[in-house]
Amino acid sequence: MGVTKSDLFTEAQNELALSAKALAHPARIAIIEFLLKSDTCINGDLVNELGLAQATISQHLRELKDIRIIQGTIEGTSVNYCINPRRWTEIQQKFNQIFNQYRDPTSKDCC
Amino acid sequence: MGVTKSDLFTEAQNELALSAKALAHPARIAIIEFLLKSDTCINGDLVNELGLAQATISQHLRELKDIRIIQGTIEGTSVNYCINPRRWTEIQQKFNQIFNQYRDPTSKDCC
DNA sequence: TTTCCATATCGTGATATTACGATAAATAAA
DNA sequence: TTTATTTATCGTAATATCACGATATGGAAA
Repeated sequence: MGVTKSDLFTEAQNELALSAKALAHPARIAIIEFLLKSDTCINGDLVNELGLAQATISQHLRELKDIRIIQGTIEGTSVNYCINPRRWTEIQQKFNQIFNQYRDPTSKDCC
Repeated sequence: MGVTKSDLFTEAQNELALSAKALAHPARIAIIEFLLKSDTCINGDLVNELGLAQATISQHLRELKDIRIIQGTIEGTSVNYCINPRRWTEIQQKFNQIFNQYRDPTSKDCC
């Protein structure tokens, strides 16, 4: 075992879980935040900004790229990464869907 | 290695990553959604609803309990679980903070 | 061409996660 | 007391994640 039983769950549940997994590491949060305020960046920028090895940053970038949160274009010898705006909005909406099912901020603890 | 270097990141980044990690499994998404529509439930309800073993459900419940998304009260021989409303709102706000840094829905791909 | 530079990928070790059977603990019912 | 019922925890196997050094790739500069 040790493998998630995706077939037991809905498409929406699996997709939200995968989106959450992409955000489930502080380095990837930091990369996204860096991109949100800088528009673009390259691997080397992130190696300086965060204290992780180049190979590790590259691995995190690939995870974000795999789920299409970021995209990159080759610029000479380096790669320019940026947020994929549509995908970012799409993922935000997935999260909002579950968060907005709870709407009463004044409700007390229920159990 | 194999352990996240939390000391490289801000408190907010680490907390958001931990919140995302709690949502990074479809079974836990399913449990939360079940609770959002039913208010409360017991482990046994979830064993019927999802197709996972009782021990597995219990393990997922504990992860959600550890991060305080849910709370439980003993009710005779069973345990009543429910969403922790304040914590749920708090986590929603953590996600909104990063999502709301990107506001232009009409912007085109940047790279 | 040769030498840099930036990035991706490979290989690997350490650790974490997922899943479940078996068992323990604690209350309810017979 | 004995027997169910319900949940938590333990132990464990399979797999995934995290981090990094080493290496490969591909373009730029000398």
